[in-house]
Amino acid sequence: MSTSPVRRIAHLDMDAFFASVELLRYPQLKGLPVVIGGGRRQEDDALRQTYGQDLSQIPVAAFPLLKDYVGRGVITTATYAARQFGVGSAMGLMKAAKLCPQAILLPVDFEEIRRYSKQFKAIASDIVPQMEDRGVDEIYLDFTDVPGGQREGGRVLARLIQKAVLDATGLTCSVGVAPNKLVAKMASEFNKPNGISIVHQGDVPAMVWPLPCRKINGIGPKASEKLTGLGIHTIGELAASDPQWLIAHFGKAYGAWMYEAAHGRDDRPVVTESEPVSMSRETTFDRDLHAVHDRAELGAVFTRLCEQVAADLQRKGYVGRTIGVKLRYDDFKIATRDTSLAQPTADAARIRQAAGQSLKRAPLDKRLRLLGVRVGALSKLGESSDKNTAPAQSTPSQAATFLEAKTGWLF
DNA sequence: TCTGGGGTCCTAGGACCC
DNA sequence: TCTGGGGTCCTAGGACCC
Repeated sequence: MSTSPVRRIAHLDMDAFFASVELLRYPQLKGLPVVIGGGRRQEDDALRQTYGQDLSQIPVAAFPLLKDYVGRGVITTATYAARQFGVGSAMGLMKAAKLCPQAILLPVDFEEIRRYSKQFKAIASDIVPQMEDRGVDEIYLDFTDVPGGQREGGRVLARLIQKAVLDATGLTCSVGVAPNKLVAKMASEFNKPNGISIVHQGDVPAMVWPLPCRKINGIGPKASEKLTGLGIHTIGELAASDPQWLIAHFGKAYGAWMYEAAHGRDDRPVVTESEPVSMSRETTFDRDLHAVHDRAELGAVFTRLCEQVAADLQRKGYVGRTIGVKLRYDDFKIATRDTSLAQPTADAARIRQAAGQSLKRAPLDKRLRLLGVRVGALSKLGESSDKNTAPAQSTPSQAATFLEAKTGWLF
């Protein structure tokens, strides 16, 4: 039996990424409460037009404030100065405005974000080729086989990467290094911002067990609330509980996983390549729409979403067989319906047709807050996976049928 | 005046086939 | 006539993550 070396896995997390990218453009806002979120607004465009190239000359007083915002939307990122006031990611902008009205509000500039995202990943993977992409501002790196990757538990390499990223982008990041992804992910939060945290397996009781269960990546609001109800608050309490008891409450797979996670055990590899499973576009309306009353508007949005997702597929070279719709009602409940096609497609009209079939089967009597279109069961264009199975012509549900006469335009 | 947009994975029931 | 399975695909919902 060969003994495998101890793994050293790093999790790198960009600090307040969206906000930090904006601060590069507007250094005059450094240290101030700034919030990124909401849609594109005319004020933002107007401001940039007025000052042209010299964005750093815009006086602080000229920036739009959170308190003047009207409409829907959430915070994508808040600067650390803004977080002092209790605002943070995923919080509704209207609620945030009450906590920190004087915060400056900037829209998300996706193009710029993608540019910096590619840049920091290129730099990191140049140093550590085993990189797993975990979204726009996070990566895992496998230090195990990198020369010097074990020195000081990974601290030397982590420092090197931090410096390379900062030199190239002007942005800081935090890094956690641990025996596995699960613990590395938690560790990257220990020293934010611009920090490094090294955790060995033996450190788990002291460094991880005092934390609330919610800090485990994979235990969300539902599971942590249920755990609280069962008297389990910390990861240490979770680790000390009976695994059979956990399985009884959370099911075989999830219960057993929770127990392992609480002990800091995780053997998932760092995955350097993956194929997308689905692509989607969705939009939340400025006001809730009704299938009958707002049919023209809804129909136009529906077609546009299909065109956008078709364009995404074509640009990336994918086709898909499962066409789905997603509806969020005014009560925030979600319904999804999907339709499988005989042949995969990336064609807007075919997607629109199949999405219409799907939409027919969803309840349309309540007001809609959101509409989405998704294409799944993807394959790369030209590499048809030869799954020549495909029946599935849908029939409208009883509930939807009576509305059909009035909403036929949608399909 | 709460609560975006883009994803992944899991579960569970029914259809259908062997 | 009745009794069993297993395997795969499809659909819907839900938890979770960034």
